[in-house]
Amino acid sequence: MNELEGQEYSYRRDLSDGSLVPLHHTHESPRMANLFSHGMHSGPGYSRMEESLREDDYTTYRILHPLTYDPLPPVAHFGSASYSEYLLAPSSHYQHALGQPYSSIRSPWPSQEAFHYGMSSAEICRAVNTISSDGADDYSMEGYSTHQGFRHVNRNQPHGLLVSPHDQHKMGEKLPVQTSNICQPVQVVCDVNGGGQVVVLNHCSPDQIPHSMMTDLNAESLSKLSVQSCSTEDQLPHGKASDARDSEKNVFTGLPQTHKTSAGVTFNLTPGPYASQLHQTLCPTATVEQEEEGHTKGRGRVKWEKSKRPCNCTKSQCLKLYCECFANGEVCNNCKCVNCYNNTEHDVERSQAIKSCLERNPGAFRPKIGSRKQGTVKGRHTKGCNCKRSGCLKNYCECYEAKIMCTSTCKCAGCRNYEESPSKKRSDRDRSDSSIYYPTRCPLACITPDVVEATCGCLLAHAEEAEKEGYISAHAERMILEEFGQCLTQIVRSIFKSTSVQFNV
DNA sequence: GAGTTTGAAACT
DNA sequence: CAGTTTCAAACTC
Repeated sequence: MNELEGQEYSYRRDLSDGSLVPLHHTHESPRMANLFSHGMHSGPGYSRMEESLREDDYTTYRILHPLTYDPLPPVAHFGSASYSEYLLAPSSHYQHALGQPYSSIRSPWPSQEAFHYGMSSAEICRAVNTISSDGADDYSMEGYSTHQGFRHVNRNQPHGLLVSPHDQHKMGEKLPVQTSNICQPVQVVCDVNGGGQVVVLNHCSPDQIPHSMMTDLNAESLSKLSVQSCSTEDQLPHGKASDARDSEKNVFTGLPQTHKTSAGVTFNLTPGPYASQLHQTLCPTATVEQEEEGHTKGRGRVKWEKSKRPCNCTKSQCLKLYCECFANGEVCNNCKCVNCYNNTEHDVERSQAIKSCLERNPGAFRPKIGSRKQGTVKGRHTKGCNCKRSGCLKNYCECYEAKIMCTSTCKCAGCRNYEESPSKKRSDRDRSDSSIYYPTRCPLACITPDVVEATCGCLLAHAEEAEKEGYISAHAERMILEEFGQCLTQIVRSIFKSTSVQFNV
């Protein structure tokens, strides 16, 4: 049971706008509780609300490559097609978008669940809605399937931005985007931190095609994107092509990119873990140095190619999660499996198997590696591993394989997959991406930027409350100090608990 | 390449 | 939910 359960809240973050919402003075803070619950005390017993808040605290998304502004479907648009429905429905509009049978769709992730999994619902709603409401930086709010016929181009926008039907209607213009040179092969690459998944939306293709970078960005599709990307330059207004090119270059060379809308919403354009891979594929002329950076060597490459690695299933008919192809939502292709049913010839059996898996575990096909805020950690295993003998330092361990540290979520024994482990440090040296900061089970590691932010938020909330109530400064100081003490208490308590957990392994 | 080890998934 | 079995990948030789 969560030790913080049932305690009163004194501070919370409004999910609708991200503002701090001070509540009455209480003993402990939910945000802190959420942080610690997730980071150090994760386990059963959390309410739905807590889970929601927790995701909000730890997930984010990034728009990596907005050459121009492109419709980014709001979360609401995915509500009509759950992941299960997508997997099971052979007439999914995603398949129509591809113009291919389901068997050729290798990544089933563009669903509500997938987006919710990797993205912060609050953040994406906040960002998309804010942008959408802004005329200058308007994203079209079209859905994937319902407004594919036309794109609306705002001639009043200097850069030919795509605008929402609503705003376009206000302007009294409606043009099919595919006409003449208005078509802009836009690529919006969203690194959804959950498992490094990436969406590539291309507006010059008949429909937007969501991709999963981990599983679906094959050379063919990316080469097409590359061609279209290059053609973009000629179509962009003067001066903008180079900007876009520079932006792309910076994104893929690892330079932090920030796009700030006129509404004040800032998108971080720092490349995600697979950005360099996308860059490589899009830009085959990348330098050797670039190729050797990031995840293109060693385990990163293994992971990158893993989705395309043929399976060798012999008994499962590739219809159970033992089969990586099946688990990735892919059909077997060029595999070495025996008696495979994970193909188009066995749609019935496959659909039944998918349904069966989803009945057992609705999240069976979700990425196992969750995400946290960008710039702090790469991610965390959503369920945690259960390793007993490998020390979590071999690829048997899903955390190690995903190149993330084990966390308190894990139930592993004798874990050495954490920051201080000498063995881990040695193995880290063998890895190519040592620049990534991983979560750790170090007790002091709980004092993350999130915790600091939450602490400051709590103090600020109390300061605002004191000001609102017109307390004298001495009283206000006392309130703030008491709150600070409560925060410290929670931190220390969490440290002790974390230490205990680790030493008891 | 065969055999062993490992841990997730499936089953009871 | 816990224990056991099945399974395929990772690993070793």
